[in-house]
Amino acid sequence: MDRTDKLVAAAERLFDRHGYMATGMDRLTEAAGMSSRTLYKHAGSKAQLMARVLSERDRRFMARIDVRSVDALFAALEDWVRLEGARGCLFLRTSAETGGDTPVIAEAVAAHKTAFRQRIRDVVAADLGQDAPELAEQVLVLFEGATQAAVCRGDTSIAAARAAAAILMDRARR
Amino acid sequence: MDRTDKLVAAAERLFDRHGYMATGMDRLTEAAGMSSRTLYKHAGSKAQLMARVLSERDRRFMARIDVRSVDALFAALEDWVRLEGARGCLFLRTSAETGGDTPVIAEAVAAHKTAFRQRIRDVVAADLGQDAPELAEQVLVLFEGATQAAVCRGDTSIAAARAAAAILMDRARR
DNA sequence: TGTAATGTAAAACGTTCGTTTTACATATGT
DNA sequence: ACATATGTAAAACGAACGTTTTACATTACA
Repeated sequence: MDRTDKLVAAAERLFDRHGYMATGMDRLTEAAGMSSRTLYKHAGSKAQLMARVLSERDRRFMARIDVRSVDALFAALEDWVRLEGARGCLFLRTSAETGGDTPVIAEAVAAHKTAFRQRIRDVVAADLGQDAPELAEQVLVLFEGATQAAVCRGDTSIAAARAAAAILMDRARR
Repeated sequence: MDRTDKLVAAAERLFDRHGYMATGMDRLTEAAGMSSRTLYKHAGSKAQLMARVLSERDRRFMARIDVRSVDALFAALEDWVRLEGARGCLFLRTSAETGGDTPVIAEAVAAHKTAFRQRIRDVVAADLGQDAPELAEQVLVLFEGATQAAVCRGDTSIAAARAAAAILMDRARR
């Protein structure tokens, strides 16, 4: 594991758990096990570090939802929450924390959300046998809602979203 | 309009738009048009001010979703977003920003989410003619999802959630 | 008329922020 | 063995943080 990888992994954990603004650079250097000089040589700045965290998280998340059915989409979300916990969408949380005023972060968030929406649309199309933009939008809302509601309600909300999505897909199939 | 009301209204605007951590007390005093001495006399601390903002927002929000049908629920959300904009759920955002480590804030968030869930359940029960906890959970996920997705997708996601909820309600009625 | 309450403006509190710098150690390749 | 790269530890940077205090103005009621 590369030094940069270790840094980004430690940063993701702290940013996700305590928030972007609330996490100081001293806690990051300590968690990453490196001096602030090395940290800045690798990361450039706090905002750039967060942008790296987000693009790495995007990679990992998109790999997990690389599936062929809507049901598998929600199964993947259940796995994700079991492994990484439910603290809401880190992309939107970070965007909100920075008010969209940090370009490098805003870009990472926009890129993820675009890719994510396209992925949902592709999965719905593959599952249904044809493109269905409006149904895909409903599935996206269910996915985002399950992610958000799981913060308070845990698996319950994901199971509910999964069941609702199954009903909508079933109805579209007939 | 009372001095405290003016302060809380200004604070809600800034906290919502720029985030809790990113909003300094100097910007709050300026926006509220009062000295920091007066601000602290009325609010106590930054965290207590945020707790007041949240309980005031809870009051206003719960009044808006005081409706008798699921469809009216999403119509109310459309109105809310039109009036107040779509920046996601301020309660969960603030909870995430503080990592749940600020008791007075964590309590305000928990109180709101409990009341909100109960309200959704009541509306579903009134609309359907009987209590339906699982259906209510689905409607809650759709509502949270619409709120969250509207940050990127605007009215589109609310309309999608509304249509999906109508299908689920229709199916439950038969 | 005087006093208590309530306000403002502004400086100061000590701390922490993100970032840079200084001084020094440890490997690696020629 | 010697230069180059890459690391650490720790001090220092100025700015901003949340909060308190000092000194003074204004209202309103006895």
